[in-house]
Amino acid sequence: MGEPTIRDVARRASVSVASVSRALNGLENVRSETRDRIMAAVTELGYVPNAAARSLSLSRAHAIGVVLPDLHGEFFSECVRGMDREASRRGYLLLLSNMHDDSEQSAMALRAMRGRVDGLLVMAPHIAPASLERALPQALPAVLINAPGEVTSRPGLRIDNRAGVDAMVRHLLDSGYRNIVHVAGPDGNVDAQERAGAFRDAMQRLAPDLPARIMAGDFTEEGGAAAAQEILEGDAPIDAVFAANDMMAIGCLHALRAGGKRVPEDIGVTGFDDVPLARYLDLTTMRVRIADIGARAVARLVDMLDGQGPGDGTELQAPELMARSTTMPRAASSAVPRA
Amino acid sequence: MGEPTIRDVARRASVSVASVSRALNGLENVRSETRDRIMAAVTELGYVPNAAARSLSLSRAHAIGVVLPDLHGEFFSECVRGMDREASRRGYLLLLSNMHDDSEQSAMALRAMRGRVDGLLVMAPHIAPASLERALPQALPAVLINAPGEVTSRPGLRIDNRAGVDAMVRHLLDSGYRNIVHVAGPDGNVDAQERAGAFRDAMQRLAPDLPARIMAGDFTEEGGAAAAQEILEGDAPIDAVFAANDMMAIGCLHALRAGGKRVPEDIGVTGFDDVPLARYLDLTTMRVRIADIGARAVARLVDMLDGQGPGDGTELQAPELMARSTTMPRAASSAVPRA
DNA sequence: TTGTAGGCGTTATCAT
DNA sequence: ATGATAACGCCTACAA
Repeated sequence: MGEPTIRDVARRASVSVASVSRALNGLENVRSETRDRIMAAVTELGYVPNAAARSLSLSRAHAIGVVLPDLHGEFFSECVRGMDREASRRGYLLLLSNMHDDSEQSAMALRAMRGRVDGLLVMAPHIAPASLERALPQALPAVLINAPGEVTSRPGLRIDNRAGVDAMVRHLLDSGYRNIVHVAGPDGNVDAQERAGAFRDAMQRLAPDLPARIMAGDFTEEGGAAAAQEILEGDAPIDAVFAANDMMAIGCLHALRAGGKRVPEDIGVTGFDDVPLARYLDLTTMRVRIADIGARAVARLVDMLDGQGPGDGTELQAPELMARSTTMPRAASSAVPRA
Repeated sequence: MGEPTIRDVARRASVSVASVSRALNGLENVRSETRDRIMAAVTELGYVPNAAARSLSLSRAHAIGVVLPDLHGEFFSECVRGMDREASRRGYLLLLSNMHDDSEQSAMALRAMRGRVDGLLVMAPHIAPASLERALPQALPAVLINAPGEVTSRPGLRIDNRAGVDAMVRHLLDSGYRNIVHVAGPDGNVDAQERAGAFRDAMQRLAPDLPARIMAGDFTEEGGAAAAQEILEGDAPIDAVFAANDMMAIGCLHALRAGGKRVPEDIGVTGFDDVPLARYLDLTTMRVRIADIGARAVARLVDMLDGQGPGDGTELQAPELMARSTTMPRAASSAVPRA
């Protein structure tokens, strides 16, 4: 004899399984005396409904599948944390699965979710939209997180890199910096590309007369240090470095100081992301509330499942400027032209 | 019409559902010609087996429930990361759920997992063993992670705080420090208690003639700074601070340096955990491989589920000494008595 | 208000 | 090798 079933409860309470089901699901049409007998039987037997049977019958699992890439760092942990918060608030469970580079295995992972989840949250920054579209069961509602490109027909959630870069460029100009260089992230990365493109545009728009230099980088601390070295040895009169992420900014910061530069007086340094280390080092950067993105993704998905929200379109999450000590405090009266 | 079922496949391939099931599960007793027809039908229809129906029939879900506390920081993210790695390797899915302080809701969360998971991984550093034992469905195999006390009848996994503290005390003594103070963590925390107790014991055993001072702390950077302040203003000749975690060690480090002390010459500083910031600041500490604990927990649970491992007892995960620049390099010839 | 019975999609046990 | 069919545990018309 395994776990007690609804039948055992019915027998014990001398009622039919239908009544037990009704009582358990809080339907009104059960005499309160009957309900009491049933509840007593439930606790006596330690009965717990079987979720598999339930989802089979209802074709509703009250669970959300989360598909993440293989290498999950800070970003994914944070994101899942936000999802978890919102999901448990809404009474949903989270089912985790990671998407390997191997598209064969990815398909497997997605299959394994069929029947256990009502919808999907997909974090796939490096999967091509087309192959993603192909792998996703089209019957399953899904929200895409930080997916490259807008081409997909699914609702999505993204960091508003453009707005973030804009705010940072504005801050640098307002603080009096004039010769700004952007250290970009790796080519393959969507965020890196967006940030670099947005930098060029922002400079063009906010300070068309100033040069908008862009150097190559790789999102690593060493990459940032290398860029700094190049700046130190070069003859361009750089007075601010805007790195595409915090780790590069930190590498930069150290290398510049080691090279005898005063930060922020001689040269300003800024990053993007606001990782814990950035706050610790008092680095000026753009804070990205990743957990909020995760929470919002769950919220949108659940709304779709409940038939409430329209759910279409890509929603942008605006980063927030954290002006700290690696840039000069904003001058009271600025000569910078506003857009 | 919803998703295609096994019946649709059977119809399309002009065979019975039994044959389809057999073919899909790789049983041998299917003519290869029949199998081909079935597989063709499967791809044509885009059929994917329904996991709920499958678990109902097999009473096996191929999923593992992960129960975490509400406030999950670095520790939990890391742990889940390790679980995820091992689970996907073994063909299991991870079902996340968090255990609120409210024991009512916790019970609910556990109930919701009935039927969808084959076993449980429970991270509950602050739940009393007794109430934990009561909340867990006794029919469900479970592995406890960092649970307080050995009293439970469940197999468990813990950080070997005792071995870690031992190694650190040995390192400090070997490095020539003689007046060591331990800054403890908060009272409620199991790891904090173990570390403090182990410190007392280690000093008693390795250097019975030296004082084994313990100060109160709270695992925060500010707490560490406060302890440092007390040391700076006190008259005890402290030459080493062994904080119960890295954040306190870091707070200490800054406060001591701000107070004019040279580290490691005047005073040594060490932590516990090896958080990313510790490596960054070159802090001597004990590395705890949290992800490995998570992975190992999955491995043990799956072994239990497959009826392989005995699974009993609490397994300890030994931390690793990371000797860095906040302690003096170990003297070639040491006068410290070995145990 | 309560009970009977069919169905949800699979697997497994029988026959054939 | 293949096909019927009874579970698995639950929900829900439909009847009473």
